Amino acid sequence: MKVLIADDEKLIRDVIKEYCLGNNYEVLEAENGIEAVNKAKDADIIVMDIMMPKMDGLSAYKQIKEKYNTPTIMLSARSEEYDILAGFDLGIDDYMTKPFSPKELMARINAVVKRYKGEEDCFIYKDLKVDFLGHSVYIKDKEIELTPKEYDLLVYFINNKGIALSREQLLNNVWNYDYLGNDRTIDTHVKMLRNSLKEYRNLITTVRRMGYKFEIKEV
Amino acid sequence: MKVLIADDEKLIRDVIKEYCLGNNYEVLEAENGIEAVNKAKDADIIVMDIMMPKMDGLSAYKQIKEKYNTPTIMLSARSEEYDILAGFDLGIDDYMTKPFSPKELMARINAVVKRYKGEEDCFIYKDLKVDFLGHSVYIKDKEIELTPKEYDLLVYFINNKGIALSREQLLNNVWNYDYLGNDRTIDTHVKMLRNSLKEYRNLITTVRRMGYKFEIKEV
DNA sequence: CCATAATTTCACTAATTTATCATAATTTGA
DNA sequence: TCAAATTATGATAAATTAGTGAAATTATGG
Repeated sequence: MKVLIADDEKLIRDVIKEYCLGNNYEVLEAENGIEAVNKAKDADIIVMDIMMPKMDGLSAYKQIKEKYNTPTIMLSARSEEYDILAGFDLGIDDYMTKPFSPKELMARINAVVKRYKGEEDCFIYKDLKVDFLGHSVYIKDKEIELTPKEYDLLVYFINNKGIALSREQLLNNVWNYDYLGNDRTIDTHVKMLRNSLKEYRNLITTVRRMGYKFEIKEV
Repeated sequence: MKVLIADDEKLIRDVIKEYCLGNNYEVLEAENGIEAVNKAKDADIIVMDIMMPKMDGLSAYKQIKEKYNTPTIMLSARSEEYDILAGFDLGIDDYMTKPFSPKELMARINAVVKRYKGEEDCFIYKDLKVDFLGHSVYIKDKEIELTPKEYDLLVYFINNKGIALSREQLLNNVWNYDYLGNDRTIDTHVKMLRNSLKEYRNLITTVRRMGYKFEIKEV
């Protein structure tokens, strides 16, 4: 999980950064709105001050929202309440007034992240439905029985759709990361998963000399 | 469902209103305590600021509570903590300090509404009936004797139907949080619960490598 | 304090899942 | 087109996991 911290004051950035790193978030930084917009696409969540040079936070937020819909927590000085409220109309997830307690900010970041992660209860593509809560997979409303590994593999593919995944990457992430497996093992599991996915088997494409990719092909 | 929004600041009302409308609530507005009391009888739930002119929120709340017992969420500035605590004694359902996140407010409104909307006293599926008030379970109107753990487990399953529950989750929630149990313990209890549920035993499905799931299968 | 019920543990079995390997099929590029 | 490289597949052995009965332990009510 990557947090983009956008604030013109280095001190503030450093404090938040410290806490974020302590909570196992990766950190990106921006010191103005333009930088924030540029870095937003790599972020999973954004913490952004409203008052920034070059481009203010709300304008930056609007642009980011349109492009990436990244969840965002805004920071503001107490006096800027009007801005805050205007911001909420746009769909800001939360905000805090400065000075704030970094602990509370972390709590809110965690809450927002959780909310966003939890919102995606399932993945749906045409007749294929993967219910992450129920750990079940359906095709045309009929449940498909997957083995645990098949399911884990499918979920990993879905969470990384469009990305070519090397066998090593798959082994590290779907298997225990210190697992020393054979490359053919993955082939076998991909085979089984494809068979289970039936008519959706070609959502998983082979990337020769590399690995596999889960891809939704626009028709 | 109608929400009465009582706050003297139009801006705040507008923001909340926006969100409520987006969540399919109808909206009534009041800008002071007296107005709030007058409009309360048409409201299903009230969101009210403590600090308001003419009549403050807590006084308004007391009057409304006596007459209509409408569920209420109070808003307050951070500094008014004492008021908040006094308010809870009166039976307030929830409160939020300003500045607050409208999304969170919506979540709380939804929660309160759900709680009031005739909390489900029992769970019924075909001939299976679980009476939460009486802590009893029936199949075809004949009472089934469950041990306390079996009952707790069943209730937890029902409250999380459709969700795959890990053994750890079950241990943490059905047993004491710090209970360090054996995986076979859960299996054994599931076994006993299944036996007790007789023809409904397969409402509990095994989620391999993970745990169990209570699921109503559409036929 | 005892008798009974409830809960937990444990060892074993049954069932399922996973890994490996040999071989077939496919792709690539010279 | 063919050889080399790579991936797909099927069969099977190995490993893992859940189900179960019985024994041991713990709680409960009289």
